[in-house]
Amino acid sequence: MTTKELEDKLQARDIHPTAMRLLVLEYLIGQEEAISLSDLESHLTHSDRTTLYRTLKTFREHGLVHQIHDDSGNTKYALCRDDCTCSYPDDMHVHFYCSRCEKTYCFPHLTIPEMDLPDSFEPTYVNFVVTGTCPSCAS
Amino acid sequence: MTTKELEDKLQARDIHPTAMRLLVLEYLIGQEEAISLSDLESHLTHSDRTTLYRTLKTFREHGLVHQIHDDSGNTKYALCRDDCTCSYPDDMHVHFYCSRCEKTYCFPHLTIPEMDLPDSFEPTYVNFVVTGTCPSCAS
DNA sequence: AGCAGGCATGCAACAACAGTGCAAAGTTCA
DNA sequence: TGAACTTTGCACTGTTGTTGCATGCCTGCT
Repeated sequence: MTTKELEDKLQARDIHPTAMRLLVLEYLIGQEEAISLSDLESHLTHSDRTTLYRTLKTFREHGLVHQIHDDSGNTKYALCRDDCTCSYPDDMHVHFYCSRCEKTYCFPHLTIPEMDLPDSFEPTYVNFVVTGTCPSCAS
Repeated sequence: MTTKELEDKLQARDIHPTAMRLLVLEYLIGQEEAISLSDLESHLTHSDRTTLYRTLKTFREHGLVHQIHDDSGNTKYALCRDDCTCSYPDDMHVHFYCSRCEKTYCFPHLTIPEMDLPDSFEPTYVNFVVTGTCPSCAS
């Protein structure tokens, strides 16, 4: 993906494109799985942890990435699709956490069924993570 | 609930009943919501954090409590029902996390629908947390 | 009763992660 | 060029999860 395309992707979400943010976005696009802050940190070794943290925070606030809380206990991040609004029940999908390799996968095609919550519980977001063994670890 | 009944509850799960464990169990039974280690710690002020941590760990390993990872990022615990085996898809239910008061509720009556995972992804457990606003915070 | 072994508890310490404050550097725009 | 604002980097803090080790308690055997 060209720099121009990356810039457009940021601007579509009203995020001011900077060198740092382009690098982070490029890394996110290249990932199959959801990544943690540490993953990002060990990939972009010359950048500061705080900056990466704040970059992800900005991305999240502008709906470019979503957060996942899996059984590992720490936060992971994954790119949203272009038209995603990150709202329940339309734009939410299932995630899979492999307890062996500790990777977290997005399953965008598996949308989350609407649940019949008790009265006055107003949903805005859903964290749905199936834990188990992924194909690479099953063998 | 009498001490005897609490002891029985522990023994039914093959957990050696001690004073500490009875106190923790009693507290868990009295809670509407899932609790964090810190909650427990601030209730049982005279006990050590490590002991409480290991008590919850023991309870979890014996299927007496289950863990929930909500949007707050930290682990919460809640009692399982007597016949619960904590396995997907039968014994798993939906949780609700209120982003205002940060409480996490169990909805044992809302079981989790079986998802049609891609080939070779083997599920064992599910973490399903709906985030939003609870009745007390909605008004 | 006395003792040995095993489990539970408490203390200390550590690593990882999340988050904040502040100052320096970079960018934008007049 | 310079002022205002944004972004980045550094230093530091607090919390949580976790482990190691020493002590204490309970149990069962002699």
